[in-house]
Amino acid sequence: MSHFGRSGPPDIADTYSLLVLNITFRTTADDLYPLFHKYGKVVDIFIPRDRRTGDSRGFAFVRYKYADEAQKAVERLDGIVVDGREITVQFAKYGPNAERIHKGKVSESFPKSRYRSRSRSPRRRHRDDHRDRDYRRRSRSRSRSRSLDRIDHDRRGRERERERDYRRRSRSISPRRPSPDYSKGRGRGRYIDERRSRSRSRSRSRSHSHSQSRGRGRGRSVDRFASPGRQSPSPRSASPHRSPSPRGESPERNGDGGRSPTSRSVSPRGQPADSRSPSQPNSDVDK
DNA sequence: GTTGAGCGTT
Repeated sequence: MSHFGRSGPPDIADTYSLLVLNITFRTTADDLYPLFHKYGKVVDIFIPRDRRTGDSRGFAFVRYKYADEAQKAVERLDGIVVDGREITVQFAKYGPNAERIHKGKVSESFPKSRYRSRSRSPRRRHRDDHRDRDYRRRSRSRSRSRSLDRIDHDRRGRERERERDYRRRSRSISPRRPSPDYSKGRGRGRYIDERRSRSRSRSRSRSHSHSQSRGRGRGRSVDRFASPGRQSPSPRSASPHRSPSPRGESPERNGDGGRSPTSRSVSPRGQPADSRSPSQPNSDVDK
């Protein structure tokens, strides 16, 4: 699967897992490996997939052998653009080595560098607000379960599973509850369209430079995108051509669909246009 | 062909 030829976790003796968020749905472990391998020994890379569709969920877990290397990878790879998407690299909260990180000294030097690398892009901070809020909530939950008893552990697992399932379901079936800020569904649709246009534009632009072949050259092209000065993608150039609204077509066409030559003939005084000819003679009208 | 907040596999 996503591993290096083995099924299940390899050797989780002294490994440190990193959570890589915001990767594209097409990014595979092979694409992430050369990136993370440059900063240390990567033991394993795992990309969770959806049970039903089998598609990537948009994040990955990279296991490092040593903590310092993992920490360095967080500092260097967090915030870079991979395949046109800005990834987020951080230490995994859950996992077999989560306790090690918590007890070890890694937790001391880790958050400092994370905040330093993060206060750069304002757009990322907006998303971090949600993440940070969630992190606090989850951290409290875990701390509580640790303080109470082991019995609570089971309940916590169920709760987390339910939450995760809800998230996955809401993402697949219904696009979450629309915020009251968005006007009906129109504003949201326009936003999605704009984002998609931008993404397509960038993808097409790269396609012209690199021909149409993609997949293998991604690992090397990432270095080009990893320039420190290129934090902001390109919010200025949205596609000038706005996609026409799918409902722009006349919704009353259905009523017109019933209009057939027969129908018009049957109703003599139905429409003014039609009635204008037979009913009102032109000779009477001056103009 | 699509999606985009988040924490994991037999």
